[in-house]
Amino acid sequence: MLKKKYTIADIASMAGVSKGTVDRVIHKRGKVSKKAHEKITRILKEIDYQPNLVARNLKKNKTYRLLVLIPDPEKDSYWAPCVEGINTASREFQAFGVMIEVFFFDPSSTRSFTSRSKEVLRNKPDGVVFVPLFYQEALTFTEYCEKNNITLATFNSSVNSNSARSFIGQDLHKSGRVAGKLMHMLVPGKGHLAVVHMDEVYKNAIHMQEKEKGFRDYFDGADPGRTIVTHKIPEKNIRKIRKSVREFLELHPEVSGIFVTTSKAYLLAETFPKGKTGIRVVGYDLIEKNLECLDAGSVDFLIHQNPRQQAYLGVSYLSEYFAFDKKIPDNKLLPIDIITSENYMHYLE
Amino acid sequence: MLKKKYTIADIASMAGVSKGTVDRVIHKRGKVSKKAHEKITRILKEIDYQPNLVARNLKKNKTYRLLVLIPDPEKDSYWAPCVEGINTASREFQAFGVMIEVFFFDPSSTRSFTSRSKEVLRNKPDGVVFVPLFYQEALTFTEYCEKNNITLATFNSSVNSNSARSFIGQDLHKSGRVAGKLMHMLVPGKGHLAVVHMDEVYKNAIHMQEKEKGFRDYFDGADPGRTIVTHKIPEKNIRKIRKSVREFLELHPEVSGIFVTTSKAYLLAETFPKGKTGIRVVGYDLIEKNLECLDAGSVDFLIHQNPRQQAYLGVSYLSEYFAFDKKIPDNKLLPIDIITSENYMHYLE
DNA sequence: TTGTAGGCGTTATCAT
DNA sequence: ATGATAACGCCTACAA
Repeated sequence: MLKKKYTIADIASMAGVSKGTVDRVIHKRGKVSKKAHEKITRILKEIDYQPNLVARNLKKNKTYRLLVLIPDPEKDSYWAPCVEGINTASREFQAFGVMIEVFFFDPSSTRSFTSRSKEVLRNKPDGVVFVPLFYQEALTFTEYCEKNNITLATFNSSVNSNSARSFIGQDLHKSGRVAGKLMHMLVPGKGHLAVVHMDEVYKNAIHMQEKEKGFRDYFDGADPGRTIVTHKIPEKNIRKIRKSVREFLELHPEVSGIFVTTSKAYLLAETFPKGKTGIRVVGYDLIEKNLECLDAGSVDFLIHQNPRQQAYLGVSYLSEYFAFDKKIPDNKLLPIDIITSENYMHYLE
Repeated sequence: MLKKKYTIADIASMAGVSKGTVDRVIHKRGKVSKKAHEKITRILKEIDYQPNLVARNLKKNKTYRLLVLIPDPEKDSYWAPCVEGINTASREFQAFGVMIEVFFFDPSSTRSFTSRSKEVLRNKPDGVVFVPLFYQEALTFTEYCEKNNITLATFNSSVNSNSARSFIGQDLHKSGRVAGKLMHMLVPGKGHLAVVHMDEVYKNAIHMQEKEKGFRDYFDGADPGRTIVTHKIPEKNIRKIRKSVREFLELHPEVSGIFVTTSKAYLLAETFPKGKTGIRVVGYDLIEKNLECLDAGSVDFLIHQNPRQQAYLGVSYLSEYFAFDKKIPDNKLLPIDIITSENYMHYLE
């Protein structure tokens, strides 16, 4: 049934006191007699008082500055959807006095991160959402923000698992297990498998390791005898990458399934020697070139990390915190979406 | 950059008129001199005036009644997550004056739908979110609501594709294609495939047909020679279902993959004759028994229709419409989530 | 310790 | 046709 909406005035008259007193109790500002305090507390509980957030927000009438610090999508298109997510949240919350601005840093340069983060701080924001790509620099930044009362949320990578800060991302170990499961379905026989780390300099090696662990973990349980080899390709130069892939495949002709732990599955798929078909590939991230590989059949599955949603949620959490005093969740682990040629379009917003 | 937030008072002083006049222009209430009207309109455009929704909402100070009419989760647990989604939205919007109540109908009885829908109407709600399970009855209901200025949103099934009403759901044809793709990966050889409709009386046969079409459509393109047989099991009695499944499998011993177009894949999986392993199954919906089958390996993939999110969005859209005058999207097609034993936990909220 | 008096931005009413 | 004013619910400052 529709409960009546009680206002502070209602409560005040019920308790036989003034609005001010009720307000003091609600906000625990003290300076209230024990008797009044008890009576009011009881009434509040009884009617399950819910403050009118609209009125509260109107009164506050403050505009908040929320800055977002993420890698430049021009340098790595993986981040492009994040900008969309941020813009969506921005449109949604500007009506509630939250102003959002985005800063980009070069994901291959810690110096770029440091300088941009300083710029962010010079803006004296109320809150910051950022991607802690570089461990040490992120830590410094985080500490500074905490000292200066800047509310933080992170996404994509987590700085420090035992920190209480809000983090939005995925469980990488589980995502490796999902890749394992998919690979198992794709290569049900005895074909050898490979985990290939196509390492971009800036990405923390821990991510790839976690994914590999999950992948192996899955097979330890489901198919313990399976041969799984690991191969690292730390090159940036495309020619060298191709060479490395070719050599690896020649060395391991029995490999019939490859798990690429980064978003570069397309680089691997492009390199398959002509005629050498039938190798199954599972990779990450819905970037253009990977999608083409899905369509062409050279990549079978992609795992979607949902960067758009990660960014959207990060910004939304802080905005709701500012605008409506909502609690910010410590941790939000997004689902591990499985993508094929037939369903990717629905994930591109 | 931070644009200054202009208020009506600001505009009034800029135009050299009073707040009342500005308000009349903004709301096209007339009774404004041509000169004043022009001047104010120009200023509004110039500064791109955005009204403060919070203040507006506070002033309106109306509480809206939003009723939700869905199948009873007690009768079919598929609907249980919807209730969670509704409750989440309810908590979120009650602070903004939207009161939400849920009504259940028996999904196997059109009479139940009719009687509950009348009850809903007797409550004179401002808006209704409902699942139009029964075509004719839903149409009647819809028409009544439109005549009586009750705002509508539907989810899960769509009443009428060319209607402008808000609908949240999935593209069933595409979801059949996804099932096809998955099945193709699971049964890459020449094994025969089956589409099994485990028909619950109340579910519109059109749904299952759409899914089958999508499934066949996929194979027409990807593997045209494939044998695909269709089997209907309209029974409700478990014994009869089992019998039907057994007979079907005996009649078609070459079937090595089955696509179940309803949420009853578990019923089929449970029935496999002992020892007859290796049949791959793709089904729908994350209900408890299906998840057990995923764990046991008797079902390989499930397609998630995200009922929780569907209900959540339906309620949110109407709530935001009432509370903040937001436009309600006509159509929202949710992603077609692919689920295995390794990733289902993240989709259970 | 308590009560009262604004004011946030918008809107509706009433007087001019 | 226009302007002044009160009210929505909450919060803060200040007066008692």
